[in-house]
Order: sequence, then C-alpha cells, then structure tokens
Amino acid sequence: MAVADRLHSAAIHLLRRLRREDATSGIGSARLSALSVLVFGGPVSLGRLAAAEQVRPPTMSRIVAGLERAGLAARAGDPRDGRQVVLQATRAGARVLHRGRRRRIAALAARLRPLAPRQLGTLAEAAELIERVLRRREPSRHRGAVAHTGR
Amino acid sequence: MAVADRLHSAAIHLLRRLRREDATSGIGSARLSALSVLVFGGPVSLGRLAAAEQVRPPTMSRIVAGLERAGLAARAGDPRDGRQVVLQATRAGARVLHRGRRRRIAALAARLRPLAPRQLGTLAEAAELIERVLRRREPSRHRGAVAHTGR
DNA sequence: CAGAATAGTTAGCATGGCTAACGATAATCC
DNA sequence: GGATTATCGTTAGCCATGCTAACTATTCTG
Repeated sequence: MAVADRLHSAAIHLLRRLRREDATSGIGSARLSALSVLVFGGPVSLGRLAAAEQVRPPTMSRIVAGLERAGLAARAGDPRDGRQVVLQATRAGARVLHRGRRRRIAALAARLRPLAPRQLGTLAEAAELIERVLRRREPSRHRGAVAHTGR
Repeated sequence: MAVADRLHSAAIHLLRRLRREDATSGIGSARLSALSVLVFGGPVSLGRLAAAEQVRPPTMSRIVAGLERAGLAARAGDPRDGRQVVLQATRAGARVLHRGRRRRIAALAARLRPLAPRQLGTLAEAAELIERVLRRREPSRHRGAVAHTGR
C-alpha cells in the first residue's frame, strides 16, 4: 500500500533527524525511551521493561547498565524473588528525561512553525490516526498478554 | 507545540511496531531506505544520497559498501568528475527492495486497511508535509553560502 | 602552477539490536 | 528433602548504524 510506504519513510526520516538532538543531550534514544517508561510508569522489573520496549532482555540489560552508569536509574533486588531486578529512575534521571524530551520536541516544533494552521491540523489528525490504528490488536493474532498501549 | 509532541510519539510508536518486521526481511532499515532512493530516484552520487538520507558521507559510504557486497547496488566513476561516485541499484537490488518493503510495511498496511479513503489521504498528506519540513535548512543557523551539497 | 575547495574513504568510537551460553534462584515433582 | 525443570538476568560475541577526525584524490581558482 502506497500510503503505508510513504508514512514509513516519513517516520524514519523524522526520527533520524531528531536523533541529532539526542546526541547533544548526551543520552541515546533507547536509553531515553526506557527511562521514560521508568519515570512515567514507576518501578518495574527488567524483563517487563524489555517487553514494554519490545527488545530482548540482554539488550535491556545493557541499556539499563548505561543508565545506571550515568546515575539516571538504579537497580534493586526484589525481596520476594531473588532472580528479579527492580529498576527505578533516579531524580537526576527524571530531570534528564524531561530536558531531553523538551529538546526533541522543540527541534521538531521549530520546523513545523512555517506551516499553515490547516497543515498543522493535518499532522495532528494523522498522529491521532496512527496512534489509533496501532492500538488495535495485532491482526491475526491471539488475544494474549500483549497490552503495551504505549505511553 | 502540542502537534510536535503528538507527532513525535506517533512516529516512535509506529517504528517500534515495525522494527520486528525488519529482522525477517534480511536487510537493515538504513540499507533498505537508501536502496529505495536508488530504485525510485535513479543513479545519484554518494554525497547526494547521504544528503537525501540525512546521514553523513562516511555513514553512507559504509551503507553503500554493504549494498555492494550484497550485490544490490553498484558504483561507477563519474566521467566528468573523477571525485564523484555514481551509485545505481542492480536488478537484484530492485527485486530485494520490493520484497523487503512489502514485508516491512505489511503489518502497517494491514492496520491501515480499515481506514476510509479520506483518512488515508490525510496520512499521505502528512507524510509529504513531514518530508518537506525535514528538507528545509536548519532554522536559526547561520546562513553561509554553503548550501550543503544542495538537493 | 600552487593552494583551496570538494568528494569519498578509512580509522576509531559509541549505541543498540540479536542469539547462545551461563549462573542463580524459584518452582515442581517424585 | 533432594533432583529436576523453569524462569530471570547477565556475559560474550556478532552485526548494523550513527558520528568525527584525518587522509587521498580530484577539481577549481587565483
């Protein structure tokens, strides 16, 4: 479908551009995204965080290691289950998250500024449509433990 | 700006959903994206391709090396300018592109299917707007006569 | 013709995906 | 209770993709 294709390309290029803001904020996109789950969702185990971010546990293990090294998140053992690790954002983590997010949004907003109100409306409507279709259940899949409605 | 925020989130969620499809296509998203420029846009120099893909020349150099190694694109010297390299998709490249794209956007297309034609039009227009604003020069940067390889 | 500008490449670093293999802990099954 | 099995996370090692700095080769310019 041509629309799916163009939308796909546009999303790739959009996020690729915003990556540059990440570089100046000193935190990569995977860390920023995981951190946002911790800040807005509260403490969670590593496995659940990996599932929420749709990555494998080893990947999340390394992302968390980076966050910990930077003092943005902390690990704690679960007293009831010694295998699990409970992750939580630190105060500095919350601060950095909000700052990085603002920076990305500001960069995008600057580019949208020359658009006409009608065009902005089109973008807003498109964003709404995208979120809506993504919220639907996976086509031709079981109604299992998917959840992850996004943030 | 609220629109920027919503668009940002929508793009993140969209690509996160599609990331899994990448793995099965046998070609990474950067290569797929660059290859698509070659297939649909025809022969082009490396620098222009890098600009179109919003990455730096060394990055594109390596992406092209991968495409070449896989037999999906070919380099040729520009007879008029010995510094430039002209890139072109091979037949195999075009074949792989179409197959990969189909696979990559299959999930998205399935999700868009229930939308009304007018809504699909909104999404197409939004994609076009995004690509356009991304191609503008950086706002609030000094306007040297650089033009950055133009477009 | 000498020097500046331009196009690509190479080298090296960081991030972020993955699988396979390995503990360590918990749950289950005689 | 002890052996087996299942689950959780980490480690090791692979590959892709971003970047800057520094280099070569070519072209343009003064």
